[in-house]
Order: sequence, then structure tokens, then C-alpha cells
Amino acid sequence: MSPTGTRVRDAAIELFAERGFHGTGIRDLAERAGLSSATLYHYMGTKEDLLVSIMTESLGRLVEAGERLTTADPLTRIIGLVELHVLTHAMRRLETRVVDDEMRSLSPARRKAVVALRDRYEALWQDAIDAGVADGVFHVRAPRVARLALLEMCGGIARWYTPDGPIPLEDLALRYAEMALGVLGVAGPPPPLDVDTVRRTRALVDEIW
Amino acid sequence: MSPTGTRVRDAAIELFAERGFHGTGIRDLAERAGLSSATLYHYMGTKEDLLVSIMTESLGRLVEAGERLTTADPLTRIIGLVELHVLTHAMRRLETRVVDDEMRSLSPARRKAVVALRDRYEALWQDAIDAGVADGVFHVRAPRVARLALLEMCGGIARWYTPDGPIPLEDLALRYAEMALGVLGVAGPPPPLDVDTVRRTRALVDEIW
Amino acid sequence: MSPTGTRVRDAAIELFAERGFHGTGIRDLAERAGLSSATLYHYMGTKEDLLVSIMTESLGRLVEAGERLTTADPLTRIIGLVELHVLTHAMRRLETRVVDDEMRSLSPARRKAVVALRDRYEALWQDAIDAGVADGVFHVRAPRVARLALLEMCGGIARWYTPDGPIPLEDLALRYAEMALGVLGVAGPPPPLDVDTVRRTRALVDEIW
Amino acid sequence: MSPTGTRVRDAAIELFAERGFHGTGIRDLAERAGLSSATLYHYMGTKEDLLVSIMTESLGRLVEAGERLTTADPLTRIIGLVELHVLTHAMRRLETRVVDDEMRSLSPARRKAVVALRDRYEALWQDAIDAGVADGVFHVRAPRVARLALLEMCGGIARWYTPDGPIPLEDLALRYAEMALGVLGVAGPPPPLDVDTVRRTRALVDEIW
DNA sequence: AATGAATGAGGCTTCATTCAT
DNA sequence: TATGAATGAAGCCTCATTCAT
Repeated sequence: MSPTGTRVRDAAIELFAERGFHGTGIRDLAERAGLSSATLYHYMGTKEDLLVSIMTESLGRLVEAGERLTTADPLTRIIGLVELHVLTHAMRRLETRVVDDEMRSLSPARRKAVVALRDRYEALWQDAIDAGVADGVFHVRAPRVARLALLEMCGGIARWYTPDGPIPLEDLALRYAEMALGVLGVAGPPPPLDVDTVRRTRALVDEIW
Repeated sequence: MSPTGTRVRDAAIELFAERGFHGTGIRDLAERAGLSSATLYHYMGTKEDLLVSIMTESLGRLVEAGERLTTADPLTRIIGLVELHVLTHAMRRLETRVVDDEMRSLSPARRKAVVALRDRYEALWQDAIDAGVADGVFHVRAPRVARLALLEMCGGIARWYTPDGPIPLEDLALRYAEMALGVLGVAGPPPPLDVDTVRRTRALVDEIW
Repeated sequence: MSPTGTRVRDAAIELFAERGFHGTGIRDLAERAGLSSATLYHYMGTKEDLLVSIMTESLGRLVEAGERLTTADPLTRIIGLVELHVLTHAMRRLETRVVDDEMRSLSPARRKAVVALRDRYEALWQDAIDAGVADGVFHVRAPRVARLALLEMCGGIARWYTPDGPIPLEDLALRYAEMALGVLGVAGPPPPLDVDTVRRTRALVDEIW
Repeated sequence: MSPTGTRVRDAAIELFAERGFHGTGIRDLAERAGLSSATLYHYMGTKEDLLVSIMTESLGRLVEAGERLTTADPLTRIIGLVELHVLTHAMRRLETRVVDDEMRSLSPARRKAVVALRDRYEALWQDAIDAGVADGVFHVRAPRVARLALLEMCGGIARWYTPDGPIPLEDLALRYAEMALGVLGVAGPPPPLDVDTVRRTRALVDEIW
């Protein structure tokens, strides 16, 4: 993408995240990107097209990364997914917030494809949870509820994370992994829960973003 | 409040929850309430006043209910808070979504008071968690992160709950309580985790709403 | 219709006739009607709705008047139709110009109904012509072409007529009737071609408009 | 003119005729001509310049052809003018429609010259009609009205003609000539009304266009 | 010869709000 | 209590045009 195109995109991510899609005007976008509002339209279709492309790209990357983790055993998988989710929601907090919050702003026609992508991603979580329950390593009585709870819990970091906080991001990822295992009823801190795993997940994130 | 006033309020809750504050027009509100848009202004101040009053009332009740739970020991308290949060977010899912999602739509001037109320509520959680950690009954390495994670996890039910689902609400509250204790590193299912406690919490909700 | 509604309508008729639909801006309409452009929208739907309603009403009246003439013999009928067409295009020259010129400005969806109405009206002409040919009173070798030529010829008066001109309108109607009979190959001026007939047709116009 | 210049011109004729001047955007023109909208400006001045040049050239040719017919007697002249008008409006229906319909789209400054050209052309008609009336070969009571009616009638062919129709163009020209003589009150089919005359007029058209 | 980038002005329409009745 | 009428500001988007490359 051209540098200006990137500026438009970045402006949209910032503003949609801060003020919401409907709270962001075309003039706001133009001002943030340093363009006239007419020029904006050289770099996007409609405002909704811009939103869709942001969501699609972000979710697409998340799906791609998530699918790389599906080969491992359920425990390793869920740890990887938690780390992936937490890291991306911290490192890309603006665009992930847009994905998580602005689904409702899409027109039905455009929503379909985005929801399908999100469902693919959530299915990775559900599969890992179900497999862990089947293996007896997770103990939850309502696996679907657990998935929803975990996604909400881990994604929540995008609502408050800043790199200036007292806890380094890799440690935060570990804390979330511990909490997630608690949610899933895993007894005691299992071996894969160390910083090296987090770093491997982070490398994955860096590769795909 | 007059019956018509209630209709306006309910319409606003529904629409703000579904489409967001900026996605909802005065005309939408009027139509949903069965009034002309001019008449609307007999029952509200500005659109933002309406939002503020919805948020203030909802949060006010949550705070009031939460403060009734502060006498118990940390474990009982956190269980009560989780149940309270889950029950209200399920039973009043629209208005709680408005509270959770539309803070950013408030002008700075109006936001202050609402944020203060929310902070009071969240402090109840933080106090309970910190007390539990001090007592050695909770085992978390980042108590502030745990609070944020728990609130996000429990409030998330408002994004998907419907009374038609397969799991009765009281059971859901129990599941969330179990997951919360997992997050907090509590070992084994403790005594207060039964349906009677949920029912007591529900009675509290019914009393205050 | 409310007085203001009528002002909006009249402004639209004037401007659409003078500058065309696409050459008329919403601000032009508002200014001509003495309103703000926002207020305009209390009295119309979209700009296209306004155009459609003008065309539909005008054509509707023309059809209604035309259908009152279908009982007579072909010669009397065609004379009546010519007089009707000429009188309306002179007396209502602006709205008839809009009807005749702005069909192409309608979106396909809206065009359908208007074209159907116009076709109904033109069928009255074709039927009269065909009947006259069958009766041997008209002598034309291409009746469809004659219809098109006559309509164009008679409607053309809307492009130049002004009440201040040297020839009174009723005389103009007679001149057009004479020319029309010439087009249709009728030999010699037939009896019904006098001012009394024109006055009867004019009474019909006055009744229906 | 360069081939590309011709493409631009042809695109403009098509679109101005179909959608009107104000209904045609620069982008539409560019797309139809297969160029970018910036490149368009290498082949034209402003959009209005393009319109003016189309109208001027078309009218100029009409005037030139019309003036070749002024030597004959009134009857032959009017027949020639009718044939010329009908043939050009059928063979060049798009550009003649632009001439006939888009005069109002010209700014006053540019309109003057075009109107002058049109007036020169219409004077040819008026002169022929007046001469015929003076000679006693035409019988019309309002010669100016007859001119307006004839021009409208004959030019109308541009609104519906297609080469695929059931009647060959030369026959159409004859039909229009017959109708025109009817309008002018000429008794009986006079000698010059045959296909050979039409062919001569057609040759004139082919020479000048 | 050709175009991507740029823009001020304006396109149509809706916004939240007020006020006289 | 209720609303039709009214509006300045703003909504998203396209306009015709210019210019550096």
C-alpha cells in the first residue's frame, strides 16, 4: 500500500477505535490523515469499505496465526491461542478493538463475510477446549460458555493495555495463560507455561503482522 | 417516571445497545417509542442527557447492590460480586451493554461523574481480590490484571445471553463463579458455591432493580 | 396540499422546466421556495420523489382528460386530443415540459410507472388515428409515425408559448388542429373545427386541473 | 482530429444525448472514452467547451446544408429542408438531440453564438414558408407557428428512430415530407415528392457530414 | 500523451434541537 | 401533552478541474 494509503488506514484504525465507526466523521479521518476529505476517496471506497478492509485484514491474520497452532495437544494449543490473543490485542490494540466492537456497524450485506471469518477463528478455540475436555485435561461443565468467557477475558486487554505499564507484555501473557488454565479447571501450573513459549508465539505474531 | 417516559427510556436502551449511541438517531428513538421526535423532548433533555441518565441509574444500582456484599469474607464477597455481575448483565443485558460500551460517547464533562461511579464499583472488586490475596485464599500474581480480566469475562455474558438458551441462568451464574475462582487460583470448589447463594444474590438484584 | 407544500412543488416545476432535473440543485429549490434546504425535506421525499410526483400528477390528469374524449368519432376525438394537448402544454407549459423532457432523469425503478402512464395516454392517440384510418377519414401511410409526429408537434408549443403573444390561445389551438388534420391527410376544414369546440375542451381542462 | 479526440467527442455525444449535460460526469466521459479523467483534458477545454463545440459543429453543418437549398422554389425548398432535417435527425440522432435539448445548459455567454446559429437555420425555414405563402402554394394562417410546429415535428424523429425499424429511412423522409405539406395546407401530392429527391438530399448530408 | 494525486466547492440528505401552536 | 414546522450544522460522497511527473 502507498504511504498515504497507510496513513489513511492508520487514521481510521485510531479513530474507529477511539470514537467508534459512527462517531468518526469523514472530516475527522481526513484531518487525522492530513488530507482533504475529497482526497481521502482516492485511497478508499466508502467509509464502510475502509472498516471492512481493516476488519478483514486483522481477522485474517488472526485466523492464519491461529491455524498454525492446531497441530499441538489441547493444552499447548489453548496456551498458544491465549498468548496469541493477548499479544495481538496488546500489540495491535486499536485494530483489534475495531474488530471486536464494530461488527454491529456493518451493514448486513458486509457483515456476513466478516462474521464468517470470526467464526472460523472462534472455532479454533472451541475445538481446542472440546479436545481438552475429551482428554480429561480441562474440567469445565459448559465448554461453550468457557470459550466465550475466555475470549472476552483475553481480548479485554485491548481496553487498557499500554506499553508503559509496570508489567512487561510477556509476563502479562503468562498471567493470562495462568488465568485461562484456571478457567478451564487445569490443576497446577503445567510445564509449557514459561517465557520461551510466549516468545515463540510472539515470533509468530511478528511474522504474520 | 410516567409510562411514556419509561417508553422513551426503554427505546433508548434498546437502540443504544443495538446500534450504539452515535448509530442511533433521534428519529429512531421517537419511532421506537411511538412518539414524534419533538415530543421526545418532553421526556428527556438532550440525547446525551438520556445516555447519562441510563448509565448513571444502571451503574448506581450496581454500586448499591455491590456495597451490600462488602461485609462478608473475601471469597464470599467475590462470589457474590461475580453472581451479581453475571445476573445483572444477563437480566439487564441491554442497559449493561450501554454502560460498558458507550463510555467513550460521553463528552469529557459528563464522563467524569460516570467514570467515578464505575470506579467505585470496580474498587469493590479490587478490594475483595486484594483481601483474598492477603488472606492467602486467592493466588494471583497480578491482582489488578485479575480484576480487569474478571470484569471483562463476567460482563461478556451480556453479548450473547438469551433466556431461551439451554442453560438456566442460575446455572450460568454458578459456572461463571467456578471460572472466576479458577482465575483467582482458588483450589477446589468451596462451600458457598451452590444455587442457594445465587438465589440470594438474585433476590438482591430483584430488590434493587 | 399545504401552502408551503405547493410552493415547493411550484418551485420544482419552474426549476426543473428551466434548468432540468440534474441542473437544479436542492439549494436552488430551497431558495426558490423560500425555505432552508433542510425544511424542504418536510415537504418532499427525495428530489426524485418530487419529480415523480410532478410527472405522475400531470400525466394522470392528462390521461383522465383524454379518456373523456374516447366516445366520439375519430375525427372529433383527434381534434379534442390535439386541443387538449395544445391547451395543457400552453397553460401548464412548465409541468408539461418536465413530463416531456425529464423521463430520462428517472431511475429505472421509478421510470416504469411513469412510462406506463405515458403509454396509456399515447394509446388514446394511436387508437383515434387507427380508427380514423380504418374509417377512411384519415389518409396516412405510417400511422405510428403520424402519432409520434403529432405529439411532438403539438407538445412543442410548451417550448415557446407565452400568454403575451399576438395570437390568443384558443386561436392557436385551432391552428394546431388545422395542422394536425393536414398531417392526417384530412381534406378541407371539417365542421367541428370552431372556437366552441375549443372552449368545450378548455372547460374540460379547467375541470380536471 | 486525432483518433482519441474523436473518441472523446463521440463519448460526449452519446452521454450528453442519453443523460443530458448535467447528468453526465467527467468520469463518465472518461470511462466511455477509455481514458483517465485527467487525460480527457488533453483533448478538450472545459466540459462546457466540449458541449459548445459539439453544438456548433452540428448546427454549422446543418446551416451549411440548408443554405444550399435556398435557390429553389418554396415548395422544393421546404421539401428539401424537411428531408434534410429528418435525415440528419435520424442519421445523427445523438448529436442533433444534444443540439435540440441542451441549449439551456449553456451559460449565457456561450449561448449567444449557438442561438445565433440556430436562428440562422430557422430563418431558412421561415423564409421558405413565407415565400410559399406569398406564392399562394402554402395555406397557413400563422406562418410562425407553422415553422415552430414543423421543426418540432421533424426533429422529433431523433427521439425514437433506429435503423432497425420496419420503415426504411428514405420512406420515413417521404412520410414526413407528406405530413409537412399537410401542415402547410398544400393540396394533393406534388411532383417533387419522390425517392430521387430524398436521395439527392441524402447525398448532400453525406457530403457535408 | 498520459495519469495519479490533489482539492475547494458542491451534490443530496439527515442530524439534533427549538418553538409556536 | 403533543406535534408540525423550521433550521444551522453536519453527514457521506462526487463534482470539475489542475498539476507534477
